[in-house]
Amino acid sequence: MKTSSGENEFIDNYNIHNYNPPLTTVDLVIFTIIDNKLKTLVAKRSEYPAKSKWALPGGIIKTELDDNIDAAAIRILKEKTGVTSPYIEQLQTIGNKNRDPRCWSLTVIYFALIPFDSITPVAGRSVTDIKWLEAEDHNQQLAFDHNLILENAVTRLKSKVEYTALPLHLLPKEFTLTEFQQVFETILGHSVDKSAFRRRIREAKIIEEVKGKMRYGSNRPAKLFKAIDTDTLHYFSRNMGISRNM
Amino acid sequence: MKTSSGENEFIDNYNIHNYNPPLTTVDLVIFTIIDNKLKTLVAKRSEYPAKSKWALPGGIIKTELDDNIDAAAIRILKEKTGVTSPYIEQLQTIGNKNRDPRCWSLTVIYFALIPFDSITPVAGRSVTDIKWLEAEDHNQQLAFDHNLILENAVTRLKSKVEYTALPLHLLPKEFTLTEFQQVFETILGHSVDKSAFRRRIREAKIIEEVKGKMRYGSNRPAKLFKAIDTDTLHYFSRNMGISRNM
DNA sequence: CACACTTATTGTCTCTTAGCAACTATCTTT
DNA sequence: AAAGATAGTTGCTAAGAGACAATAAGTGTG
Repeated sequence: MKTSSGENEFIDNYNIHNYNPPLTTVDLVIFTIIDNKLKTLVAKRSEYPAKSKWALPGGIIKTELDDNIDAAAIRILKEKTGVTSPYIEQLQTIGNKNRDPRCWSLTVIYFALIPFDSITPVAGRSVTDIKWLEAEDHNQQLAFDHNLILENAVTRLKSKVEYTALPLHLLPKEFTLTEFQQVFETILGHSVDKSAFRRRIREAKIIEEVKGKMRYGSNRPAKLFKAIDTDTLHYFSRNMGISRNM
Repeated sequence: MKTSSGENEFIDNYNIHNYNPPLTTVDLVIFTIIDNKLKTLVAKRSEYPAKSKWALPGGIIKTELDDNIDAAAIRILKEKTGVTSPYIEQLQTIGNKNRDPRCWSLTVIYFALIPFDSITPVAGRSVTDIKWLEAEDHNQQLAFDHNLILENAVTRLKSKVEYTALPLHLLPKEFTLTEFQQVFETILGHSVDKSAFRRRIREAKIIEEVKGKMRYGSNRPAKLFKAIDTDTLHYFSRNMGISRNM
């Protein structure tokens, strides 16, 4: 960035501690699907505040360590759970003076989607235990305002699954069409018509057959598919329909 | 929030300045429509860094002053432009070590929609001048990464106008159906079929007639409408169609 | 080999609505 | 009173896709 001489002087004299900055953290809502149920990862806190309470995995942004917020989110995810390279997306940022007993606290919230085959999270730094929580289970009391955050995340996920191919990121590299459809059904909470679903997916051109490989069982084998492009999210022009077959 | 005695001790000993927090700011992308063109507000900076450059209106979050981020956004909007109580929505949060020459900087970006009749923004604190910039004008060099932010905001706006009733917030309290339609057309960049548009709006039940009032001109007077509920955003189940009448 | 089971495809009916066009209505202007 | 302009309505067609049903195909099991 080009800077004038007056600007350089200004910058040299600048000191962040002349301000009263908020505590800036990143929190993660990590989704996966286990046994056809939407689950989210929570960690038991080993340190104050809210010690020994369950909370969404999160941590403080370390300006010496993290080049940017996305990197911070990925670092924290790995530190606390061991999970690497998931799909992450920024959800929202919450900041107010009440949410943390220490001080004015700002948190950037991400939601992450993890394929249900690659799940081996382990409790990491400042976490005594982790577990998968039923995402729509409202009995579990989470620390801070994390119940609210989780609720928002579930709402956003559901709404986005109505008109995008987001569930691709909850699937393993190779999957069957039935599995693909089931992820939609699990998240949306209602069944989806098979033929309409397949037409929709076929015309979106987002997956391709894995030639020569099949999923075998005590029935007709299923073709395996894989995503063509995991970087760009596909948007449908209509919402997903509802079928009464459930 | 209930706190144990060990927790209280921990909180008392906590000091934000033991960390190296990022600079936390709020930036605003303020949209309106003038002469059937999408415009965004930019302010000329009166202070370093990027002094005398055009930038999106923004400011530092003041933890002594702002109860939460939304409040900070509204405060800053008012301070810099005089505009009050618009529609605001969080867009995204950007944070990295390069975007500001001073230090690691994090900014929460909002976009605001302002009715085209209530525009009387005035240059406020730390701003020498303000102007309306054509939102899709790529010639203007803005400070920091604000060109990128503006681009993101325009993309998000366009995409959301495809399937929501967002343009309501760009209209004055009372408006005609033709005006409503024109806002869609301006933002989307293509014309929309009149009858299809009206059917869509009618069935969404989001506006109601203002009885007894009309907009007069040198032609048949137009009925005036007003929004029924400005708090909840209406989502259509399909994207807006394209008409060739333009 | 019949059976159970699931995958995969095909067909049909219907509903929605975009897209187009034509028409009517009601004001001002000339 | 006619012309011009925009507002507002109506009707038709075709495309798209949801919803449902039926059937074929391919595996392991008893």
